[in-house]
Amino acid sequence: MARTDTRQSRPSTETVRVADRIHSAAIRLLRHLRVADTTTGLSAPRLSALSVVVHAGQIAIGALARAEQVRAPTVSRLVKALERDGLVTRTRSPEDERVQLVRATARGRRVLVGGRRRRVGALAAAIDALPRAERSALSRAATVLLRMDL
Amino acid sequence: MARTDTRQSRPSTETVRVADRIHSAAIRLLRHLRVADTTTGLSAPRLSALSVVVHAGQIAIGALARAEQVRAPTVSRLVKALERDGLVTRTRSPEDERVQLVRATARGRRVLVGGRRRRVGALAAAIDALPRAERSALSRAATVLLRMDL
DNA sequence: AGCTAACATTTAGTCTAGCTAACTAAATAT
DNA sequence: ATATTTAGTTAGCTAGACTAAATGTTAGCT
Repeated sequence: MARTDTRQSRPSTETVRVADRIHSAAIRLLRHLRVADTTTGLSAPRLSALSVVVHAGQIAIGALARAEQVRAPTVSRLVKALERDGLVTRTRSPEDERVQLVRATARGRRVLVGGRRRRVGALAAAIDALPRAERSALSRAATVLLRMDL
Repeated sequence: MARTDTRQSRPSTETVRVADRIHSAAIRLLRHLRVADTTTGLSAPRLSALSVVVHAGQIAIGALARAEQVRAPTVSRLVKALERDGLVTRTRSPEDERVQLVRATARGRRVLVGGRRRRVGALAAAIDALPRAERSALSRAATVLLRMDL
């Protein structure tokens, strides 16, 4: 290692080390939780789309395509599948008759939050076994991570 | 909310809240980093398989299938594709001539660690902009998360 | 030798997801 | 009124991932 790196243009080796450990921790965490919950039966693209819809309340096909970084026909098909499964409904916008507003059904919301609840539950059980100091370390880190712009 | 929940069989609402925020943070983090690095050109299953191979050093097709929770033919194809791209090689096991041992090539390792390096680099840049106290909060959290059994 | 189990591949078929191009319908501009 | 733009769908294509079933090979018994 070549002396101390204090250039502001490049992260210090210590920062890189922290980044690496956070990265590993996030990967490990989500992998374990995913294994713990395969019960939604939805593919990743569908789950992601549903998540955006639920979060947005209601959203047009085009906006959803932009959010998911895919083309409109792809979303059109995704939404059709979600609709077939009774997870979303669509209605024409009253202001602009061209746009289709997609909304989650109660069942769609249940599927999403149910899966989330199971994953979070597994994680919470593990966190619950930690000493108080470590729990609050996690809490502080979550605050920092959620505020980061990236 | 019905009074304080102090049963040790179920995490406290506070713990669940921390779990929820860590979960969200991890999802958000990896999503952003994945978008920031699409340069490997590998699909998720291939990347995952390559990762297991690199981590294991060498591994049989069947064991890889079990690790990835798919059937043998699926892995057989995945490995064939990775082999075509020069990322892995396979050799028959000397002890058991039925098994194909898959090993990563130098290029395979480079692809994997290169992608990781880019993602970690993007994260490190963001962390570098944080005040010292927040950086060490992340460091402590990483330590805790990596030690957790889950 | 002969039988059975295990490892991997091939075959044949399904499903998902992504794309472009061409279309319909509605809104907006000229 | 005519033309253009915008939103979405449909059709047709490619690529990838998955499966079950059949097959070839090798190992290990008895």
